Amino acid sequence: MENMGSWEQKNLINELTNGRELAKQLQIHLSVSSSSHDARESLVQKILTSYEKALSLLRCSGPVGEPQAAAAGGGGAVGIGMSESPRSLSGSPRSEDSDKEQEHKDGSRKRKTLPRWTKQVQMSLGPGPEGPLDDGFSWRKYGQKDILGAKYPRSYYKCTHRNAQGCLATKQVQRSDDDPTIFEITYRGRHTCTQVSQQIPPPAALPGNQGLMDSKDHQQFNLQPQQNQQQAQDMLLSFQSGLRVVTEGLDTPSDQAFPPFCFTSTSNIKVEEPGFSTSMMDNNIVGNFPTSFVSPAASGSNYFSMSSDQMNSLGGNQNLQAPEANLNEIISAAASTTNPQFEQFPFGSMEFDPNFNFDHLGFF
DNA sequence: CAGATTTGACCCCG
DNA sequence: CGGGGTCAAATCTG
Repeated sequence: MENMGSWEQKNLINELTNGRELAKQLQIHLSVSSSSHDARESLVQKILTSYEKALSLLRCSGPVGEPQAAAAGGGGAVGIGMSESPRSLSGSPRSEDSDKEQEHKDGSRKRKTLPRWTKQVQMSLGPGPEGPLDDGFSWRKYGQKDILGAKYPRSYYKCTHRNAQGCLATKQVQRSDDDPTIFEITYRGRHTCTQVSQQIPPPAALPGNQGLMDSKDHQQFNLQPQQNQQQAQDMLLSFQSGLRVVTEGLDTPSDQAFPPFCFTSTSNIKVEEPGFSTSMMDNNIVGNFPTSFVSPAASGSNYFSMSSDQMNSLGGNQNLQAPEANLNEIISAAASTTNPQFEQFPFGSMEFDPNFNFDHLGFF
C-alpha cells in the first residue's frame, strides 16, 4: 500500500529480516543435537512473533477494513482514536452521540457495522472459571446480560483503552449451556490501542535473542513481543488442540479481503456476512481461499503450513459443516490464553504488494 | 484513590 | 414489543 508509513516499511523489513535470521538460527539449532528443546522453541516463538508483527504491519498500514474510518473519508486514515467521541463528555449522555460521529449515516449502527468473529474456547479446568480467558489484551467488563435460552449470562467487555485511545474493540463472553467448559468469545472491532504496533519504531532488528522475556516492563519494545509471545504460544497451542475460531459477520464489503482468514487455518472458520451467504462462503470461499484469499497472510504465514490441500481435506470443498462437526473438539487442554492474534489486526485488507511477496523471501 | 466490576435502566433493532 | 447491547452510577478492590 502506498500509504504505508516509511517507518512501517522499515519496520516490516526489519521484522522480516529478523525472522529470517531467527530461522537461520533455528536451522542451526536443529542441526545441532545438543540444542535444547527450549532454545528451539524459543526461536520458533520469536520467529512467529516476528512474522506476526510483519503481518500486522502489513495489515494495519492499508485502509483497513474499518468501515467507519474508511467512510469518514480523507480524515485521519489511521487516527481512529480521534474520531471517537468521548461520549458523555458533553451533550446528551445517551443515544445519538457516540455513534453519529462515525455513522454520519442514518440506520447503520456501529453495532451492525463492526466486524466480528467468534471463537470457542474450551477450558476443561483452570484456576478460575474465566480467569484463563485472558487473551493478552486488557478488557474492562461493562455489562452482563441474561440471554434468552442460554443458561449463563453473557458478559460484555471493552478495551480498557477505549476512552484513552478510542479503541473500539469489544468482546462478549458467553458460556455454552451444553458444555459449561466451553466459552464462546465474540470479538468485535479491532484494537486501535497502542498495544499493537503504533509504537515507536523498534530500534532495529534484533537477530539475537532478546533476553528471554524477562523484562516485561518496557512496553515500548516489549509489549509487542510480549504480546506476540503469547500469540505464538497460543498459536502453537491451537495447532495442537485445534482451537476453533469462527469468524462471522464481517462488515467489510465484498471488495475487501477477508483478513481474519489469514490466521484461522488452524481451525474452522466460518464467515457470515450480511450479503454474503454462508453457503457461498462454505462452498466457494473456503475452497478458493487458500490460494486466492490468503494472500499475504497465509501464503506468508510460516505457522500455517496448512496448504489448500489440507484445507480441502478438511472438507472445504463441500462445506464446512462436516469438518466443523468433526473438529468439534476444541481446546481440551487448559487454555490459559486464547488466540489473541486476531485481535491485533483482524481486518487488514490490503492489496498485497508484489514486491512483498513472501514467497520470494524464501523463508523456510 | 484510581481503576475495575456490578447492576439496573436505557436504547436500538428485528 | 422484546431481546440484546450499552451506559453510567454505585460499589468493590488492590
